[in-house]
Amino acid sequence: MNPVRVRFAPSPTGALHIGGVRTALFNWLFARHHNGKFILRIEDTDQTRSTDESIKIILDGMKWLGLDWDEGPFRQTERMDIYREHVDRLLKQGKAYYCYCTPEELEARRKAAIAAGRPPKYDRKCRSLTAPVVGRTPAVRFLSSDEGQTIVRDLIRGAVSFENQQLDDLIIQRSDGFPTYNFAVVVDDVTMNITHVVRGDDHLNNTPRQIQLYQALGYEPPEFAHLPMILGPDKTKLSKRHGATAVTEYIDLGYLPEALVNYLSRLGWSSGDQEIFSRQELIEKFSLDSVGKAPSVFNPEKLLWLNHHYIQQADPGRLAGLALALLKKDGVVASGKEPDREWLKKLVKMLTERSHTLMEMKTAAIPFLVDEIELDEKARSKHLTNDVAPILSELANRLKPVEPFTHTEVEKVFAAIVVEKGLKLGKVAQPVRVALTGGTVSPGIYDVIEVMGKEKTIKRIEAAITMIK
RNA sequence: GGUCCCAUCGUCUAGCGGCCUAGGACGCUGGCCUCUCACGCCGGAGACACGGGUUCGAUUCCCGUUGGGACCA
Repeated sequence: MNPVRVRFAPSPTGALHIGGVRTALFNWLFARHHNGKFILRIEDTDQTRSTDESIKIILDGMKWLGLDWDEGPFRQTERMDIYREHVDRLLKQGKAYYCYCTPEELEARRKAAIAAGRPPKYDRKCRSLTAPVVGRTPAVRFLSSDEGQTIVRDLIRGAVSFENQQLDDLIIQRSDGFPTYNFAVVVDDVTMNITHVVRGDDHLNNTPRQIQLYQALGYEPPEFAHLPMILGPDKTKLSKRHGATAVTEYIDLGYLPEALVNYLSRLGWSSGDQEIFSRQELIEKFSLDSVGKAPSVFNPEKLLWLNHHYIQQADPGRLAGLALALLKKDGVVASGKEPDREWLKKLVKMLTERSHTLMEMKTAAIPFLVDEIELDEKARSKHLTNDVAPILSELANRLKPVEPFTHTEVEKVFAAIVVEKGLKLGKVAQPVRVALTGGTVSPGIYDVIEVMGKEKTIKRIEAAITMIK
């Protein structure tokens, strides 16, 4: 058995999107599971749309997700000689021919064919040409067979057969000298010794023509596995119009890479009832056998749930670093004026439970970092009423001498006041919460007070009292 | 339009002929916990697209219908 070699071959024409990541992930898992090689290849033959910026985005995204590659990134534009060589070989062997038809001519004939009720495939006009057409640069077409069938043996789909009659003489090299997608893929996969082509379902229809190319070139085709598509809520192929689909967006929204990896791995694949997988478990358990055939709808809510889960699991030091970066980006924390790291970790730990994303965490952290807070108007009018002013004064006074200023000690003060005044705890806690955080939602009030510290706590309670009067 | 693929709760899925009065997860929802919001815990609603076969027995196998998707243009 040859060692497994798989590849991920994105086109650098924009963002690295969710569908691409899932394909990359499955290839990566397959390679790691089999102790094989994962190769990265940039399909940049479409010069008009490919950009270096996009390559960078793809590489950064892969790194962020921890999908490390063993070889590459290779770029198709650096492999032009290899494609030409293969084109020449087919030409010499009479398995390909020059085609001088212009796009306009082709289009006109296709329309005519449709109008006449014939299938709009290439009419093979240039097949019988014996001499070049002067003044035109030819494309090269593959001479395909009209007879029999081509069977794609797919590891996920089983045997899928196509009538060769349906396939027309596809262009393998455009008149500008660039290879076409189907041809470059075949040449690349063969010359890179790819053993398993694991890619999106959208390429299944391309596979029979590629198999014919392998055969014409005298190569053994690799194994194929076509993954079901990821769809949007409207059941069409997931795309930008369905919302956040680029990896960079998820980074910015405050998702953890392990959450995205876990979520995507469960889209079209499963292992019994298990939902949470560590990276190591994924590698151990991944198999193409348990990849489903049906396309799956992308569900942002489940991803959010997983992200919440992984935020709970994450090391507070790491979260503190990530949160700090977001805080700086927002200008809440100035460079050079970073809060104490241990204190920040304490703050982050406290916020972790109710944070589904790092963005949520960042927002919840703001009141603890700024000097002045703005009170939510509704919260203020509901909880900072005249009758609570004396309670707050009493509380502030009793808090002043508390030492150490901890959850436990603060709780004692609250308990005493509640008992003495015959109040419900909520009558004290809610106004304090508003005074300290500006809103009605926060972690437990004693934790909030401890993390906020004595000085800020007293100051904000007193400010609230002034506001009432 | 042609070719190909697909079909279990709203969504992701388990199920590979009897263990299924169909299991888990997200979401939704009732309750508990409670200083708010969450978390957590307990409970609930919720699916085998339809019609034929095959079989003692079909969610599971076959055929068709319907529906959806992808690709080619």
